[in-house]
Amino acid sequence: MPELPEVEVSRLGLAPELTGRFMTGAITRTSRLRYPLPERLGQKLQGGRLAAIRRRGKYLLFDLDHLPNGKTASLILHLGMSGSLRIVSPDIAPQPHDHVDIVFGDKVLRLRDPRRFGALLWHDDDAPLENHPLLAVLGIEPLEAGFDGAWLHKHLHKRTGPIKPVLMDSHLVVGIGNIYAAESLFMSGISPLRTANRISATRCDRLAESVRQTLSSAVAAGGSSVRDYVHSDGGAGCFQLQCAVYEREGAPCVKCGKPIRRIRQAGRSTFYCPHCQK
DNA sequence: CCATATACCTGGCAGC
DNA sequence: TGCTGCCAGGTATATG
Repeated sequence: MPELPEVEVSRLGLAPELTGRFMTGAITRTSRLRYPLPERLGQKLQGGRLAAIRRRGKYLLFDLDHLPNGKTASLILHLGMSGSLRIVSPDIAPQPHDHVDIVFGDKVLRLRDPRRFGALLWHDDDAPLENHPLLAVLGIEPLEAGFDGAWLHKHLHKRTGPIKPVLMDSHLVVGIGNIYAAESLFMSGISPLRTANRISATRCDRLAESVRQTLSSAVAAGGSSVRDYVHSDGGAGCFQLQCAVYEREGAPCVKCGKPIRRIRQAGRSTFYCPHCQK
């Protein structure tokens, strides 16, 4: 999926277009993605206003007010592996895998998700949104204060497996997927195979800093468009062009020139330089 | 508790 | 030209 940078780039693209606008309806073209879609979505949100778009990990949170029932609510959206959001004009015909439209008069927010691993959930504000079962279990935000080497060192203490899958564990740190885990480890010179609790405090400093740098420069580059991901205007991100290791098996390492290796960890491909990463 | 495997779903591609 | 098998940005759930 879209990892943290792609979700954040989506948010940054959508917010100025849609914040404060009123919703005139919704269309769902499938009954479920990862979970069933909200029932009667159009009725629920018709006449309501999109008050804000926030991000938590890889989730987008659409805060809604002025709803027909007089209450506020939120939509929880996850792009899964292949989801993307675009703003289109209502006269643009939906393509295959365009599952949901949220209509704002003359603008439509359209969710496309070929693999249907994404999610769209309605959350009534009877309970706090942070307590939603999918959100309550999420770990620290890597771009916010508090995520640093000391935090990492402390929390890697009990993890006896290799660092790469640990870095991708959203219950520990949110937002780091397969691309940015590989890139962050390369930048910090740490092998993806290294046992998590055997990374020194000093190297945890470097790792935390690399994670922050990798994610922020990816946001600045508009995210990565490897396969499905596109911006809200349909354009592509270009961070993949500056990837040092991801999908570069056999190509020369940008630091030492030796070939990048690809291995399998926890069922996913890992790319790294055995010479530069120890 | 921790680590790994599996399932969800579709499409693109290499190899035969 | 098909067919098959594998691979893909995620994560909840089941199983050791």
